[in-house]
Amino acid sequence: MTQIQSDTETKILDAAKKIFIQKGLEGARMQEIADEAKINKSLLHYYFRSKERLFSAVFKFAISRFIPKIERVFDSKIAISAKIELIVEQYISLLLKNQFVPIFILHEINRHPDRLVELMTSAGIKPKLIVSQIDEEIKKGNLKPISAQNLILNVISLCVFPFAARPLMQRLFFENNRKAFNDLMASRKKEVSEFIIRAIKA
Amino acid sequence: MTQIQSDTETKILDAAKKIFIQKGLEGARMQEIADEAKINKSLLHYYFRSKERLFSAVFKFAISRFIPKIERVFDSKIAISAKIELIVEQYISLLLKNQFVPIFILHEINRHPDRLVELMTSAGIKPKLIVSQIDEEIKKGNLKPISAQNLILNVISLCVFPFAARPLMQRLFFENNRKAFNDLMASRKKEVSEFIIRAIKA
DNA sequence: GTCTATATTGTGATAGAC
DNA sequence: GTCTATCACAATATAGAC
Repeated sequence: MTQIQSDTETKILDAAKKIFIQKGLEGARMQEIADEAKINKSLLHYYFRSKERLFSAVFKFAISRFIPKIERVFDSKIAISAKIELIVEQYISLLLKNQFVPIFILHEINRHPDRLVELMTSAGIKPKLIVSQIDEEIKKGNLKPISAQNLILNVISLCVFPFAARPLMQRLFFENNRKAFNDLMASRKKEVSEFIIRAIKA
Repeated sequence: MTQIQSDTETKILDAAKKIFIQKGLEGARMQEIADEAKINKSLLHYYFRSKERLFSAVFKFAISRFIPKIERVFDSKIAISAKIELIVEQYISLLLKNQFVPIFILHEINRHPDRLVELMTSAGIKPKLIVSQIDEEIKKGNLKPISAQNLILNVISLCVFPFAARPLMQRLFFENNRKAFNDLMASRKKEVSEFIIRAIKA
């Protein structure tokens, strides 16, 4: 049984993900992460040197998992409406399993926007490809004229925002019943695609 | 010239709004707020007793300014499409002037959802009124069948999310040019209304 | 009401035994 | 590699003079 990472390192990373993603960089305590990993506090420094570096590992993990998703779908050759359907379905499914990640990323990119620069260039994201693809479809008359940036923003907004605002929405609509909220999110996979398609089809 | 609040108290509150809204409860430093207000650190405690209480004042201000906006429009008697147009226009205008507030509120309601309970009940928000109003319009055949919760979520998502994700979007689309991003947001007032109307009109 | 000085606690980080 | 003990400093909060 070869092990790529030491068991302890994995335990630390898992614990750090849980705590940092829920509480943010400043809100998290090293002691809390150690407790969650059921190891000693000083081991955190042995493996990751500093809080900053441990956080950085968690942030990279979260970003890598959520940002590139859209690119891959847009590289395929299917029709634009099918692409949107796919993106919405995949994204909401992913979010249902990682409910705290959106607000974590949003908060951290607002606090430390500089962290994004290196990550995005190294990830090789090229939004201009998507933009030109949408413009193409409009020219062909398959889509209502809409700025590509607005359309992309709309798709992401409709998928991500409800999870970022979950505590509020869950209370507004469902007396804080989590299952009811999740059911609504599941129903959104279909509803959001249809909503968007109706809005953009020529 | 009668003064409702002492000049110092106002200065502190203004400084606290600026710092807390940008950095969050844990990210903000009392010293920083004092510097911003150009007063001594201990005066913060003299006027507000603790960091927690000072933060609470800022949070209440932010919530009261952003949450009730929707209610008032829905109380009026105009057609649903006009209502949506009004809400979108007002909300995006408000957000353009308060760009840091969305992520501040979203982060804090995730960190401390309990803070919301008292605030929402005291604000007297009744989402069920809006829900029944939308259901009514669907029954009359003016709207495509859509769950009212999903429609409300869509409207709020399309308005608020871009501001919460501003650092990312500004870099993705505009090489970090703030004015270009703000111009896109201004254009969204019209584009988002039209997008929604096309998606829901029967 | 406003300041300086200080108390008190919390927290990231390190030293050193095993 | 893992632990205990401890350091160093940052940050909230308070005491007390003016």
